[in-house]
Amino acid sequence: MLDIRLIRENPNLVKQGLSALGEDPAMVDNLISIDVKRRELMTEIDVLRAERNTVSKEIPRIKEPGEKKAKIAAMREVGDKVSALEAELVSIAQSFDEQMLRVPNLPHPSVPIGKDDTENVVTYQQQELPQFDFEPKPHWELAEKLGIIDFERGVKISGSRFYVLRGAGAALQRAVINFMLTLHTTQHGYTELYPPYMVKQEALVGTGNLPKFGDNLYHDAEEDLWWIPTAEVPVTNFHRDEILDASELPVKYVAYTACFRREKMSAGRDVRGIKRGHQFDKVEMVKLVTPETSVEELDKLVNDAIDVAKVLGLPYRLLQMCTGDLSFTAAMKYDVELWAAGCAEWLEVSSCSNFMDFQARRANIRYRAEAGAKPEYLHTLNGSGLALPRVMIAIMENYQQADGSILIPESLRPFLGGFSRIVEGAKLE
RNA sequence: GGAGAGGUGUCCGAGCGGUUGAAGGAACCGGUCUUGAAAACCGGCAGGUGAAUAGCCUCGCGGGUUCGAAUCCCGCCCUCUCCGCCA
Repeated sequence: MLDIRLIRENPNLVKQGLSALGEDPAMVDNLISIDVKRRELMTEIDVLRAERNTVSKEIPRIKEPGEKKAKIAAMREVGDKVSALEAELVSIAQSFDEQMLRVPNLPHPSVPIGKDDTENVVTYQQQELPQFDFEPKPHWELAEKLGIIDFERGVKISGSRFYVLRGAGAALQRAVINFMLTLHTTQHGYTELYPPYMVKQEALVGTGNLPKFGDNLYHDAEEDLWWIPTAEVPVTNFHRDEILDASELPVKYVAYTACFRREKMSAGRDVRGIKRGHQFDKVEMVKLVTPETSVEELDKLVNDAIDVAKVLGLPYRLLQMCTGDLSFTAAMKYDVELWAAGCAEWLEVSSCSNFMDFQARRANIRYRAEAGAKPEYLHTLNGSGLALPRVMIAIMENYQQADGSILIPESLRPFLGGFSRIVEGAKLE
C-alpha cells in the first residue's frame, strides 16, 4: 500500500510512477476525491463526538433536573447525528480502503523504464552452456524413461498439471530441498521456519495477493482459509502487527513449503513436464530490514539465490525487471533463470524483490529505530531460493548422459546417500 | 465436537456504567547517589489520525443498549483445563 500522504501531496509523482508501470494514472484523482470526502466526514464526526464527550462528562454533576434532562435530550440528538454520519463514513472508508489496496507499488528510481518483459535487462549471463555430443532430451522424456516422474498417474489422481515424483525422482527433490535449506541456514545466515500452508485472508492482503489476485488462489470456503501460493505469505506475516527493535534487523528467514496456484491465467501454457503445476515446492527467503539498507539487501538476496545455482553447477543468468514487468507489489525485482539444455530455454527459478514499505504498510510491520523513537514501517524483501520443479528440470536436462541416465551434481551427493547417478527403474546408483 | 475458565499497555495485574487511555508492580530509558556496580530515590515510558502539548479513535473482533461502556447485552475468534476423537 502506498502512503496516502504521498498521493495527496505528490499526485504527479505517483501518476508518473503508475504510467511507467503501464497502469492508469486516473486512479490517483479518484482516490484523492474520495480521501477529501472521507476526511471532511471524519472532521465533522470528531467535532460532534467531542461535544458529546464533554457534555456527557458534565451531566452527572448537574443538580438541576430540568437542565439535566435537556442536556441528555440534546446529546441523544448529537448521538443520532453521529450515527448517521458514521454510517456514511463506513461506506466511503470501505471504498477508499478497497481502492488503496488495489494501487500497485511504485517503481524504484533505479529501475529501467520499459513496456514489458522484452525490455528487461540481462545483467549477467553465463557464457558457457553445457555441450553435448548427442541431442539433449527434454526432461519429460528423460524422466518418463527413468520412471522418476509419473505424469499419467498424476493426472489420474488429481487432474491436469499434477504429477507424481517416484523413486530417485522423489529422493532427488527431497535432497535438493535439504541442500538449499542447509546452504541458506549455514552459509547465508537465515533462520529456518516451517509455516502453515493455509492462511487467513488478512495474511494475503498483507503480502498483496488479495484483493487483486484471488483468482490464482485456492480457497476453502467452509473454514475460510486460503492455500498459500508461496511461503512469502506466511513468513512475511510472521511479524504482522509487530513493532521490532532496530537491533533485531535484518530479520532473515528461509522456509520450505509446497505452493498452490490455480494458474487459470496460464491455461494452455507450459503444460508439458513439470514447469508449471498447481502444486509445487519452493524454498523461499524473506527479509525484514531497515529502509536505508533495503537496496543493498536486495543485492545480497540475489546473491544468496544465485549461490544455489553456482554450487549445483547449473548455468544461470540474471535479469533486472523493467518498469513494465514489475509485479504489483515490487519496487525493484531481479529474476534468476537457469538454462535447461533439453527444452533449450531459460527457466525462471527465483524472483527477488524489494517491496520497500509496501507490504509493511499492509501487514503493519514496523520497527523502532531507537528506544523512545516513533515506530516506522520497515522494508520487506523476498526471493525464491529456489523453486524446486525448475531446478529439477535444470538438473535433469543439463546433467543427462548419452545413455539416458542423469548424473547427480557433486554438491548434492552427500544429501543422497552418496549416490552419483539416476538410472532406469527410478534407481540411484 | 461437548463442558468450564479466561482474553486489559513490552510483561504481570487492578478496574466491572461517569475526568480510567486506563491504578499498582516489573522491565526499559534518563538522572541523583556511588571509585564502579547493585540498592534507594526522582523523572519518562501504548498505538493510530493530526501541524498540534488540541480534538477524535483503540482495553480480542464485530454489533447493540445508554447522554456516557474496558465495565451491561448478543454474535464470533483465540487461549487454558477436562471429556471425546485422532497422527
